[in-house]
Amino acid sequence: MSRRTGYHHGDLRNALETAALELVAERGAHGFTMAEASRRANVSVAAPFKHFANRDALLAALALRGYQEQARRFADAVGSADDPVEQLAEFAVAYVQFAIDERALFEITFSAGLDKTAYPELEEAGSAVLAVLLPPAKRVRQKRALELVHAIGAVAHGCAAFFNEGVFGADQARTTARTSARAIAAYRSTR
Amino acid sequence: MSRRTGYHHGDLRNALETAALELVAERGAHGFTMAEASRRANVSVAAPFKHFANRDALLAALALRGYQEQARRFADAVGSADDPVEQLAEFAVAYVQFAIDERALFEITFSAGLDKTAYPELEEAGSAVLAVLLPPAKRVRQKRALELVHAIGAVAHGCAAFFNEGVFGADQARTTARTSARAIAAYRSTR
DNA sequence: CGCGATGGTAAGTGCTGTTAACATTCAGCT
DNA sequence: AGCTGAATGTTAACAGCACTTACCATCGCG
Repeated sequence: MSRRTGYHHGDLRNALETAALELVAERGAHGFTMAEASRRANVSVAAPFKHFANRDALLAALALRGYQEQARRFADAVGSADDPVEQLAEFAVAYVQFAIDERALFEITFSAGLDKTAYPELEEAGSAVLAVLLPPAKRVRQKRALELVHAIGAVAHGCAAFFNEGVFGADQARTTARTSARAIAAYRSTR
Repeated sequence: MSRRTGYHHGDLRNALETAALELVAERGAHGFTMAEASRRANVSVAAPFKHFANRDALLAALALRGYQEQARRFADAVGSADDPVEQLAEFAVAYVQFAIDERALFEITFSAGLDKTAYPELEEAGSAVLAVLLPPAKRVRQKRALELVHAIGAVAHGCAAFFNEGVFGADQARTTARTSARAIAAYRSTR
C-alpha cells in the first residue's frame, strides 16, 4: 500500500472493494454502482477501470473474498464436532451464520446476477468449499457422499436465502438449518 | 382485448409482460429492460409507463403470475398423495419443477432484486402458497407445523436455486428435493 | 357531434457503464 | 540526478437506461 499523493490514491483497488461492500450492505446487491463507489473513494468515475475490467470484475473480486471466508468458516465448523452427522449440521449452521454476518458478501455471491462461469477463480473457490464437506459425508455414507453434500448444501442455502428474504429470523434460520441437516444426514445413513 | 388501430396497440400491457418474460428467459433476470420490451412491442419507450408505474411494477405483475402458477401446481401436488409426508415431498418436487418449467418466472420472483414488501399483493400471494402446505404439515406434526412448512420450503428452494445455478441437473434437483423433504418430515414426525 | 378518458408519441433529464486521449506520478536504470 | 516506461490518475465523450413532461390520436359515450 503506497501513500496517497493527491493525484494518486495509493490504494484505490482496496478502497473500491470496501466502498462496494458498503453500498451492497446499504442498498442491496442491485444498489451498487461503479459511479457511486468512485465518489466514495474520491476519484473520477473512470478511475476504477484501471483496476477492474468492468463492473462484474469488481463483484467477482468480492465474491472471491466471500468464498474464501466461507471456506475458513466451514473448516472451523467441521472441526468443531467429531460425529460426522454433527459436522454436517455444524456446516449448515455456519452457512447460515455467514449469510447473517456477511450479508453483503452473501448477496454478491448469490443475488447479484454474477455469471460465475465467466470467472474460473470462483469455480475453483467453490470446489474448495465442497472439498471441506466430502470427508464427513463419506463417513456418513461412503457411496453417494457427493449427493449428501449437495443435499445438505441445498438446505443450508435455502435457510440462508429465507433469512435474507425476511422469511426467517436469525434464530429460526440457524435452528432450521441444524435440524434439517441432521434429518437429512441421519435419514441417509440408515437406509 | 381491443384491435390495434396503428396508433393504439390494443393490448400493450399484455404484450409487455410477454416480452419481459422472453427477455428474462433469454438474458436472465438482470437482462430485462423496459426499452427493449418496448421495442419488441413496437412501441415508443415511454408507452410502458402508461401501464406500469415503473420497471419494478412490471416485474411485480409477473411475479404475481408466478405465485399464482405456483399455488396451482402446489395444490395439485398435495392432492396427488394421501400420506402427509408424501404430500410434502410432492410439494418439494413441484417447487423444483416450477423452477425448471418456468425458469423466467422463478428468476423474477427470487433473483430480480424485487422488493416484495412494496407490493402487498405479492405478500398475499405468498401466504396463499403457504396455506396449501399447512394441512399436511399439521397431520405430520400438529405443533410447530409452520416450522415444518418452512423447513420443507427451504430445502425445496435450495434445490431449485442449485438447479438454476447449474449445480444440479433437473433429475438430481427433483430427487434431492423429494428425498430431503421426506427425511425432514419423517425425522420431525418421530421425535 | 362533442368531449373526456385512455393510450399513444417526441423530446429531454439525469444517471449509468465504458472508452479514448491525455496528465501525473512512481520505480528502476544509467 | 535525470530519463524513461509503466501505473494510475484525469477529463470528455458516447450510448443505453428509467423516467417525466407536454403534446396528439383515438375510443366510447352522452
